[in-house]
Amino acid sequence: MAQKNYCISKETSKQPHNGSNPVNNVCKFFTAIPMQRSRPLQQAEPDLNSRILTAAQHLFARQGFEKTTTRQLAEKAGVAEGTLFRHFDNKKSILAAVVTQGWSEMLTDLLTELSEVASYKAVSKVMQKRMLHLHEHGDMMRVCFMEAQYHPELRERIETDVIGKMQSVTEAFIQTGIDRGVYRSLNPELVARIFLGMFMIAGFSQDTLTEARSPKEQKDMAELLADVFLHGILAPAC
Amino acid sequence: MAQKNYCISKETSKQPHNGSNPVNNVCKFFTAIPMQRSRPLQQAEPDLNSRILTAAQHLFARQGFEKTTTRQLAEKAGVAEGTLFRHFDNKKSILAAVVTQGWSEMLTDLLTELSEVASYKAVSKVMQKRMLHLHEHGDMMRVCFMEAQYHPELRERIETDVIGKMQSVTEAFIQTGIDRGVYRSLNPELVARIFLGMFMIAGFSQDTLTEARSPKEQKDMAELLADVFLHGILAPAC
Amino acid sequence: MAQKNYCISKETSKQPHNGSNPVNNVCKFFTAIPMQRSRPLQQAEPDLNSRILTAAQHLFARQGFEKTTTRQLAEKAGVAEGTLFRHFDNKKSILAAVVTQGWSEMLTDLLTELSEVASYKAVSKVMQKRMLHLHEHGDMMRVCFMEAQYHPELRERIETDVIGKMQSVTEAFIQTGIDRGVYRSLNPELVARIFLGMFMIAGFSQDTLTEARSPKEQKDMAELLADVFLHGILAPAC
Amino acid sequence: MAQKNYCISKETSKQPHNGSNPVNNVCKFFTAIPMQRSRPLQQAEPDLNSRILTAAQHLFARQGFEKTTTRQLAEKAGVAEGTLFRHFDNKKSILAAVVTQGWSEMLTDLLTELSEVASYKAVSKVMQKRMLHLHEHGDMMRVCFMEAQYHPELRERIETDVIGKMQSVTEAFIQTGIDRGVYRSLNPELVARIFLGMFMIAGFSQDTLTEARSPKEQKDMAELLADVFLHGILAPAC
DNA sequence: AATGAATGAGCGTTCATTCAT
DNA sequence: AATGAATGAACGCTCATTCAT
Repeated sequence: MAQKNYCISKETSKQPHNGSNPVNNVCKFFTAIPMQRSRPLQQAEPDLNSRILTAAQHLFARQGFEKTTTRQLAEKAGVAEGTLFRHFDNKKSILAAVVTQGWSEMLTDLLTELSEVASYKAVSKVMQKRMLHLHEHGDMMRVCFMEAQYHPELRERIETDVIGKMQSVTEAFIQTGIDRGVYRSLNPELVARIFLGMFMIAGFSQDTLTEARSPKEQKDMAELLADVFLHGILAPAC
Repeated sequence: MAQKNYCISKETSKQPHNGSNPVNNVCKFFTAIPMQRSRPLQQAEPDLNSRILTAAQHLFARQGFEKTTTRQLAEKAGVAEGTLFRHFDNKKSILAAVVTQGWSEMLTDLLTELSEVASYKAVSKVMQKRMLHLHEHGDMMRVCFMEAQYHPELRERIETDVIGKMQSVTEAFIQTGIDRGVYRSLNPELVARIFLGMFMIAGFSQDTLTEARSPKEQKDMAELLADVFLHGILAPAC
Repeated sequence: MAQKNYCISKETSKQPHNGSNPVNNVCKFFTAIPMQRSRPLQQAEPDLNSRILTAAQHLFARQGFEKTTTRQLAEKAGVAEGTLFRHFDNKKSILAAVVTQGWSEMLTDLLTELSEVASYKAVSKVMQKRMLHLHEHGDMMRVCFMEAQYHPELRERIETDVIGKMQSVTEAFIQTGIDRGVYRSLNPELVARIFLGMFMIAGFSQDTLTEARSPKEQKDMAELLADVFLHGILAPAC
Repeated sequence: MAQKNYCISKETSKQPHNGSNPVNNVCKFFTAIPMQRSRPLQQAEPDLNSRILTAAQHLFARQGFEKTTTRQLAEKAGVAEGTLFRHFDNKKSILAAVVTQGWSEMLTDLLTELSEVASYKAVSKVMQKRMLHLHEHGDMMRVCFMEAQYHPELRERIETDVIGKMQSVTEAFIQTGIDRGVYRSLNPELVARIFLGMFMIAGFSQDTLTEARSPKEQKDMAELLADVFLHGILAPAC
């Protein structure tokens, strides 16, 4: 799937001119995934639709999918219970919609920044910045991580459409960093996985297994995480 | 809670003699957490008790707490449904018991290895080894991570009794590494958090958001993770 | 309601000249039964109205009243769901309309034939012919028989307006047959009921409790039914 | 209300001695049809089981299957709603159980009497007697006729297990009557159908499309029906 | 006049929990 | 101590009906 022989090669110019940044090749990477009802009323009331999804994201993130009743969902969204089922075929496809929608923005942001990064050493800056924005998508991410466990179709979709995309883009980026001699000669697939995993740590550290952290602490954590990662993969200077 | 001013100091001897290893001070750190029913019949049938918990761990990990019915639980444990409620006050306290039990071994193992580590540079070996053993506790950990989200009392307990313990032990370890000049002068609290977070990456990479990895891949990942972490925190050699 | 003293009297002429056929007296027997909404828009769109009724007859006959949703009804009729309620007060009054409409033709046909019957021995021909036309009204009849069970107002209306009419006309016819000595001296009320009941047998035999019969079989059944009935009531020839 | 015994005709001989009565060959004709849940608790509480079925028979007959809610069912049966689903897989299988159970007795009675009938001319006595007992099974029959319309699996079962049985036994009986020259030479299959259909007339006349008849009227109707049928099929005496 | 999105009461069904055995 | 039948609150979902457009 990904190139496997990764090895030494010096980075000559610190400035990866856009044309050579491998991330660009992978952009325009995913398309809308329709998962709502097939009846023609799909986009009829975008307002209600997104009110429902927002409510769902919030509740699912806090109580889990199973514990959230359609009654609660309707109330939080400010609609009648029956209305939910006019917009989505069933409760589960609300989950699916929550999960599918929202990644797009996150994904685009990350890839954009990666493609515009000034120097391979600046990868830590990207990481840092993205981490600090993580909580904007906190609910959605929590829903994804949690519920993907129990809903294989969902997991598959996330893996294919989101993780897979991120993984391959990051991998290409890392590979180039290695080729240029900036990064140590490590397995880029796994490094990419670690890169992405770092966001998990950040995410969980922020608000999952811990009381909500202060912004300062979040910033420190993000910085350190990015720094440790960068030092961890950087080729020895001397 | 933890010492804050961490700074430069050279490690003189590569051999941390046991007496000075800070981890030892924290050992014998946690005690059994009773969360079962108060009625006197508590420990009546230890056999049944653990059969139930094993079944629960398995089912909760695969289907989630909410989706697991007491009927399934009873069937898998080979007891009558009513029997569950002789041994536990209610379904939730089965979850609580699953979550509290099992950490002890994991925790002890980690701390033992940390306390016996030959050199601060060998921290990656500990990490690696622990990661490869992670899947032995996979079910329990999955249950913890997942369900802690939705059950604040549970989360608090895990944080206090498990994460907190690990955190402070690891922190002390890191601090000493820093003091000895082996590690870069970083915030030990956060570094400890990253250390622990690395296990999360490993755990999730192994079997959560991804198809089950081959042992070889798991080993590679564990190695790389440990390596990147070590490089990430090691003081520059030159 | 119906004449009660039925007894022996010889039929002198085999030709009941129209004027003396008792059926004629009862003709012009029933009037439109209004059961739709009182709002002035009642007859506004006769086209839609009958499209709805046709759809309803079809669906009610196949799925029953309760199982047929207004959505299906609207779709089959090619109108919007809301439109149904402009034309009828509620779902039940669609049933009422289906049930009341359509009898008229059936009734008229039967009575016409009965009034024109050449000889009392020819009743069986009438019966036969009517039976073969039964399936034209199959849907409506099925709806009536089935739903009348559960809707007393409906049943009452059908009894009064339809069965009652048929019953009394037939009864008069039978009475005359008896008076003329063509038929055995039986209770004409009950004979009339049997006469009508024979249609039920035919109807049910055709398509209810049995796979759809071939035309040939239907014809045979109709013939036999008519024949057995005629033999059953005919005065002994010798 | 109506005059009773109008008409005469003597049976001269034709005594079918039991051994030659063809009905006997078909007896022991049907077996229990299990349609309740497969879980082992099947016969656990026969009391509740039949209380539920009795309640269901009553309610389904009066309101129809769809209109009867499980709430009502439970209340009438004097059990909790959940209990229904401990005894039956779902609402529909309660219907199935109602339909399957109860025919057996009816069927046995009819066939027993048919097999013991003293003379082929006495067939009308059997018919009469059975008709008068019809209302004992009124609810069950009504449920069957009504709901069979809308539930093909049910219909098929009734056709095969009940109607089919009755039909073939009756047919054999009729055939023999014809062979002996007692009955006119008619299609025995269709005659059998008429024979059975007569019960339908009786059933519907008794309480379906008509207000409940008085016992006297019922008796008259049964007598007449049987008489008309007998005369209808009897070979001419002279 | 016709529409169809919105409604919410009420459906069939599940399942954690109780308790008589 | 163990059982499992009974319970009933609460679930996800349907659908006849309303009403703003």
